[in-house]
Formats: sequence, structure tokens, C-alpha cells
Amino acid sequence: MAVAKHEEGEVAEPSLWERLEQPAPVPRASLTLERIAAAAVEIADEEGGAAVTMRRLATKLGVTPMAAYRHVSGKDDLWALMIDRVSRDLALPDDAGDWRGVLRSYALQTRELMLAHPWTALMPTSIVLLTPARMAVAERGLSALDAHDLDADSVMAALRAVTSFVHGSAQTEIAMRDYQERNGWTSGDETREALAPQMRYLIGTGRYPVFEKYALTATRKDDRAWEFTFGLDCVLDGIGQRLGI
Amino acid sequence: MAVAKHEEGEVAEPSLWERLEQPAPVPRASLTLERIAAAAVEIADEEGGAAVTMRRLATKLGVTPMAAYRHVSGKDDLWALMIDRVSRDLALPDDAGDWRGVLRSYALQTRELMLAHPWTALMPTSIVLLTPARMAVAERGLSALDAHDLDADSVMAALRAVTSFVHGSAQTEIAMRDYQERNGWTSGDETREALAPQMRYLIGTGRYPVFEKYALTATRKDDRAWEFTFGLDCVLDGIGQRLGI
DNA sequence: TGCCGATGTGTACGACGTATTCCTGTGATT
DNA sequence: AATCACAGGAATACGTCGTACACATCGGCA
Repeated sequence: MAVAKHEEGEVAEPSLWERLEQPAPVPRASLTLERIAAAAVEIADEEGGAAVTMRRLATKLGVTPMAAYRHVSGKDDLWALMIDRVSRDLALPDDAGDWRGVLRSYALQTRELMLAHPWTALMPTSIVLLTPARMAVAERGLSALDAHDLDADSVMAALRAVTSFVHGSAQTEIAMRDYQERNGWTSGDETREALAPQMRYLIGTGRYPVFEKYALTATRKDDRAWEFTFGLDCVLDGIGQRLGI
Repeated sequence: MAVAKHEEGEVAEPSLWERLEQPAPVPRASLTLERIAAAAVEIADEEGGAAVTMRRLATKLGVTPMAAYRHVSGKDDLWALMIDRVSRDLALPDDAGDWRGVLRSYALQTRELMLAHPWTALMPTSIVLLTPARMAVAERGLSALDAHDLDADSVMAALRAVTSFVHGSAQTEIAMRDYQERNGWTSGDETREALAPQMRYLIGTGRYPVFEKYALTATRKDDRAWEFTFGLDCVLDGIGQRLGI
């Protein structure tokens, strides 16, 4: 995201988010941040994150490739706008009494959001972006933990632990799904079969006996949702235990 | 990673990993998978992951841009090689009796590894790669949980929960560090000050009172290691509790 | 009415991944 | 010792990308 250089006496120009909320400044403008963000998200959802190029975006907006640069400093700004836009769909319960329920909902919704917009996993920096919509979610999460009087550091760390787990999980899930789809495999079994020749060498070395045993015995190999909630509940259990709440 | 199409009667060519371990096939060859991987890692460490282009790699190897394609199917293969190479540094204890110690060491070492090679966070698909070195690590992790007789699914899910948390955390950390460095900020305070004009608008809206309160009260804001171990211990606590070990 | 800043256009550059074709030296075969 | 198939590297080329820069145009205000 473009950040105005911090020089003496420089007039701070309104931030991306401030401009996002201002009404389209002049009727003349056919391009607005909202239109740009919407078009970019649409492209990403329909054709994948890699398809979001400034040129593709421009044609979708019916405009020349350079036009968007009047509103957005570059691709970084664009990604930030996109992340913020889809993050608006997150709606956390406002029940400050039930920290576990709120955090659980936060995790489940975030996972769904990322699976619905797999391109959110493409930008590792997206994790760190503090956009308005993401801050609103964080606010709810913190509020839920705020009821029990805990030190600020623990509260922050707890929320971040959940966030880290969710992002890591969703990214894995998306990466595996993309990998399957790119190769046209439609089921877990088909994938394993196709991968077998590749794995045969590694497994054949006999270096990974335990791995092999578990890979053969596991019965919920393809149940990502179960795996996710299992891990999530571990994290939540741990938080509750460690914070004594 | 290139995968041979699964057609009838086709001779399966040796996998990337099989070729990696074979000695350089002919003395003629000046390029080997080992040399390629080493050069690519060196570039990534010194100049950042984005600097790893087939052309930059070629000049480093003293060779034309297309030469590497004789050994590697493309950039995907190259990334896989790079990830595998740095992952060899992971050395987990072989103490199958102490599952928590092993998983904790796994997590801490992985974090260090990613921080030392920040480009590992660039490729979300890297999370899913099953390279020899990464499988060796997984083997140790599974072995540690193997002692207590648990069902295969829980063991897998527990290991993946730790992995997800670690990757999510490390990515956040790396993203924040990169963001700071890109802007030349050297301390947390300097970063917050520089970001202040941007944040002022969002905070100024008064929509995030709890966030604001916690941001002001927290005293370990810049202690990433503490935050990491806090979250990690939550995850481990939860696993122990949920699996009854 | 005439100017000025905001908005979109046109053109251009350098870098990227990689398909394709060609060349050259090497080890195996006779 | 002469030949030859072929593997490894070189050369060239194509299409695409992000974006710098200079220009044109239009609306609102003096």
C-alpha cells in the first residue's frame, strides 16, 4: 500500500480508506474506488487471482490500462481494496459474553470467506493488512475477550493465534484444492492415484514408515472441515485453559 | 511441480526427487539439480524471493536463460527444489517419548527457518509440497505422537494444526517485517509513528474503541517471539487436552 | 469567457516465463 | 579409429506484464 513519505511540512493526502468512503468526488469521474474494487474482485473470483492484471481490469472497466492509476497507486493498493471488499461479508455476533462462540464464528467465517475467494491466499501480505472491514472484525474479536479482565498482550496474542491458525489452514486447503483442480483431479482418491508414481519413489525408500502407516490408516483424509474444526477447537481449548476463561 | 501425465503404456520418467539424489548423470553436465537449487536459494536469500527469475538464475549459473529448463520443468519445480533444500536444515529430536517436546521443537525450528528465508512465505503452495526433507520432518512428528495409541486421523489433524499455526504466524511476522523494511522503518515505534497518519483516519472514526484501547495498553507489541510461543503453547495445550495425552 | 486541475488516452520501455530451433561436444558402437 | 545418436546448452523470438511519461479533454470557478 502506498504510504505518503513522512517529510516535514508535507500535506498529508487522504488515505486510501478515507478516499474509499468519500462520495465519488466529481460526477465527471467514471472510475471510482468502489467500481475498481468490484471489478477486480469479480475478475479474481471468476478467473483466478493471477488474472487480475491492470490491463484485464482496464478492459473490464472499459478504460485504458493506465486509467486506474489515477485512483490507485499500483497493484498493492488494488489488493488492499479487494481484500477489504470481500471482508465486508464477515459478520460476527455481538455477544461479548461468549468469547469462544465469537472466536469460533470468526474462524469458521474466515475459512469460508477464503475458500470462496481463493485468491485471498495468494497474497501473503494480505494477512497483515489493516483495512476497515478487517479492523471491524478484530474489534468484535477483542470485545469478546474484553469482558474477562485480561492483560492486553494476552488478548492480542490469543486473537492472533486464532488468526494465524485460520490463515495457515485455509491456505493449505486452498493450495491443495488448486493443485488438484489444475490437474483435473476431482476426488481425493483420484489425486492419490495420480500422485502415486511420484510418491512411490519416496515411499519406496522406506524412510517414512510411520508416515506410510498413518497415510494408509487414516479414514478422514479428505474431510477438511473436520480437520479444521479439530484444530480450531484445540486452539480454543488452549486459549481458554491458558487464560483461565 | 510437473507431473507426468498418466497415460497407458507411457514410461514413467524418474521423479524430481529421484533425479535429485542420482549422481550428476554425465560429467559433461555443468548444471545439476543441486547447483541449480543452491544458486536459486542464494539469490532468494540475498535479493529476495522476487529476484529469483529464470534469467537471474541463469546469469548466476553462467549460462543462458533457457539452460535450466533441461533440468527443471519450470518455476514450480524450481520452488519445490528450493523449499526442499532449506528444509534440510530442520533437525528434530528423535525422542518418541516426548511428543510435546518434539512438536514444540518442530514449530520453533520451522519459524526460525522461515524467518531466515522469508521467501518461503511467498509461495502459498509451498505449504503443501511434499518434498523429501519435509516428509522426513513429518515422519518425526508423527512418530512422536505414535507412542500413545491414537487414531490415525487425530494424529494427522494434530500435526497439521501445529503446521497451520506455525505457517500462519511466520507469514504474518514476515509480512510485517518486509513491510517495515520496504519503508525503511527500523523499530516498532518508528513504524507506528509513520503509520499514524494512515491510522488516524480509521481510528478517528471512533469505530474501533476496544482495538484502540488494547493497542495503547499492550506492552509486548513488538515481542513476536513471545507472541509466537504463547500461541504455540495454546495449540499444544489444546492438543494434549483433546487427545488425552 | 478563459483558465486550471482532475481524469482518461496513447505510446513506450524493460523484464518476465518459456516455446522452438539450432549447435556442439561426448560416450557408445562398430 | 571412425561414426553416430543424443543430451546439454545457446540463440532467437513471442506474448504479457507493471508502469513511467507526455498529451488531450472536460467541468467548475474566476
